[in-house]
Amino acid sequence: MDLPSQYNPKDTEKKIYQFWMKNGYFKPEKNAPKKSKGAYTVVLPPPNITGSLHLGHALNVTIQDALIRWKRMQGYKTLWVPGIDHAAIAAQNVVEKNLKKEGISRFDLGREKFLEKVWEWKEKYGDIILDQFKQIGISCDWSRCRFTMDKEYVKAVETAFQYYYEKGMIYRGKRVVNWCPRCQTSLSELELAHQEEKSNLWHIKYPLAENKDQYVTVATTRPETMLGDTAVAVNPKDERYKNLIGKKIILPIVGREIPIVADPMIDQAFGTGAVKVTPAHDMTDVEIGRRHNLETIQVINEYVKMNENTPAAYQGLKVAEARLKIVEELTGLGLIEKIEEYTHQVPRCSRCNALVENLPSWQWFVKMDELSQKAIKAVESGKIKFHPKHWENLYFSWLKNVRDWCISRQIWWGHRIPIWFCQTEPEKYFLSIKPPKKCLICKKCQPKQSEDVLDTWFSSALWPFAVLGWPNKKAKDLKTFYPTDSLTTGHDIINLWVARMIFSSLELLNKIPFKDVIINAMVKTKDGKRMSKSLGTGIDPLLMIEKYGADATRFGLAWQITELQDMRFDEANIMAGKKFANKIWNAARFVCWQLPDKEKIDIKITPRPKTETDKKILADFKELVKSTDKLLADFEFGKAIQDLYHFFWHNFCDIYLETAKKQISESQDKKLQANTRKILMYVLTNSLKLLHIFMPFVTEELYQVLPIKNKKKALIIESWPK
RNA sequence: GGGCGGUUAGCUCAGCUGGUAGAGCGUCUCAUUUACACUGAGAAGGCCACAGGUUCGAGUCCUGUACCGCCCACCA
Repeated sequence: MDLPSQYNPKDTEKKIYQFWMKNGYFKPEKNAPKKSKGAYTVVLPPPNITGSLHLGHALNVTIQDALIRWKRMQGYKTLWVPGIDHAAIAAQNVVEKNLKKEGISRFDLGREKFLEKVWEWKEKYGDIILDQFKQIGISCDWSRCRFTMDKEYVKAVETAFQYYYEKGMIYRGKRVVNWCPRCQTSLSELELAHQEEKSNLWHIKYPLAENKDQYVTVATTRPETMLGDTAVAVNPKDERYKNLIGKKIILPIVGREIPIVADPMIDQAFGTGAVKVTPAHDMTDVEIGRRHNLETIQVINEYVKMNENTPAAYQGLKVAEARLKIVEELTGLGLIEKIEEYTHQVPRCSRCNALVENLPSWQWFVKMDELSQKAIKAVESGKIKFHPKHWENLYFSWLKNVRDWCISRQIWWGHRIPIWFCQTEPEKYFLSIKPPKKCLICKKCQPKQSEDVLDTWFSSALWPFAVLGWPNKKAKDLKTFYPTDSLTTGHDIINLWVARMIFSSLELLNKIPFKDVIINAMVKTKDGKRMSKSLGTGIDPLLMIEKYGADATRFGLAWQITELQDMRFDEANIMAGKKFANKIWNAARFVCWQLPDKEKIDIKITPRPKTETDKKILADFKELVKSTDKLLADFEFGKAIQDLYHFFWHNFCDIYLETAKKQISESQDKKLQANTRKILMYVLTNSLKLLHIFMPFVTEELYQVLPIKNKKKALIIESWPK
């Protein structure tokens, strides 16, 4: 046959991908031998509907595809389930931003109309990112593609909610939560991004009730919250304040009498050692308040303005304005002792970067004590392993100190909480998955459903089993493919997502969701900067595919995989991948030329070596198969592809091919000639199998044209060499 | 404040249980148009962040320091 002297990825990739799809090789029903070795399952971490492809995705799916293709060729019944996440807050924000351009807010539209807009957006953009994944060549079973808000998935979410609710693990409570004033919703602590901010530490004198000339000086970064102070706390061991404990203070401006309490949580060394306690607006103060039965006075509302519990002059002021006014007023009263410059971390919304406020609010929570214990045990016992192992530290440290999970969000896009409130007795409520015909409390009123939706991670926590058919216990996929085998993801969502999948599965199915968690490195720029669109430092993998081909892109990424936390992306590796694809192409072209017309060679039979060089290459290849299997089993993808590269380029091309030329053209020995051809074909074709998992397109294309005896229809379903 | 990564050739990175440093890319020299110039052969290039310690011997183990990065945290 006539192959051009250069491999052309563009022509090949589309054609080959369609060929695989058409033949259903990505489906487990069609890709396994009759006697399969069992199932091997992976679920794709579902990208957001707001997302566009970045190099992190490309790296992530390259790993998963290598594993899936390896297992598939080994004779496992492989399933890789793709899908998309509805990404509640993130998606809602994007649509809101678009509306804003037209000068419309979501409140102008109303809930139903707004949701229609989000659905429109989802229909339009939801599949784009998955189409991009296809260009990388990943072998997901697209017929099983799922969305976290499709009908069956909603059922899984409702079932999980009902389960927790009926077991008493979900409760409603007025708690101090992280509140994003921009998104107008509560956030979990994992959805915060702390940012350093230069501010001041104000030292404020609080006069004693019994003698107004005596003061206790408190140090605070948030003077405006003093309007909600209900105590001053000091450390019980603090000699400076010992005799003041139990005495009263008159809160300046407000005039309220508040106690001085002793709490071991107070650090004597910080500030003045005396702390104002605002149980409504500070997470620490909540604890202190609880221990000392302090009143909670909310002074900031959800629009971060001072509310009706503050003096008239403050009501309606924004927090920042109130701060200035308070400091001014205190200065006038001579109550500011000093102002220190102070740099500290302030919480911001990880979605919109707005300053997050702590305020009391009615929310729904999942009790975490039992769940976290289960999740901890599963990893401690080794049933679930992280790779690299050190990431287990991060997992444990979160779970061991975890707070109850706030699962309600005050947004519209998401799974609405299936709780209905009685209108006669508005404090009472009941669970109902379907709209109830009548109120189960008073039997008379038309109950109203909770306005809240669930945290997006509540639904993605169910991902590995929900996509396989849970809660339908008879679901065939669930039986065949669950628990899944490996999960590949980034370290940024170990607790947001991985931990929650683990305890959800343990609680709801009494099974682990996967055995191995592969944490891939964060892809950074060559200078070690974060890749981001807004900074202009992002690199679009599609551009790499356009320039060098999908195989080259995968090669370049896989080449750089190590156990490091970050990886500095170097385009040179992708260029090397392109060269390598071409090298493979030409090696195959050369081998074809050596073969007489119409001769097909059986590659299943290992040829016998006749020369030292023959012996060496066959032994090296055998060793390569063995070590590649070991490396893949240990998830050492970078080393695996580097070894394959080295073998193919140097051992096979530089040495064996050159020797083979002599053994064929310079020798008169017909048997030697024929045997050399066999070895050429044997090593070449079997190398293509090994390389296929990283570079699927070029290897498949060549497999299709090589003269192989008893050839299968495709390399993707060929058997892995032994 | 705590924890976790990292610091090895110009660049991106390997170096497992300790024995005088490796790969890819880049650079230089030569070869060749005979599978591939997206080629072949070869070469140069590193007091392995720093300071101590253990050892016959340390990039590799221990202690500490510095710098870079990430994460967690109730110093208000």
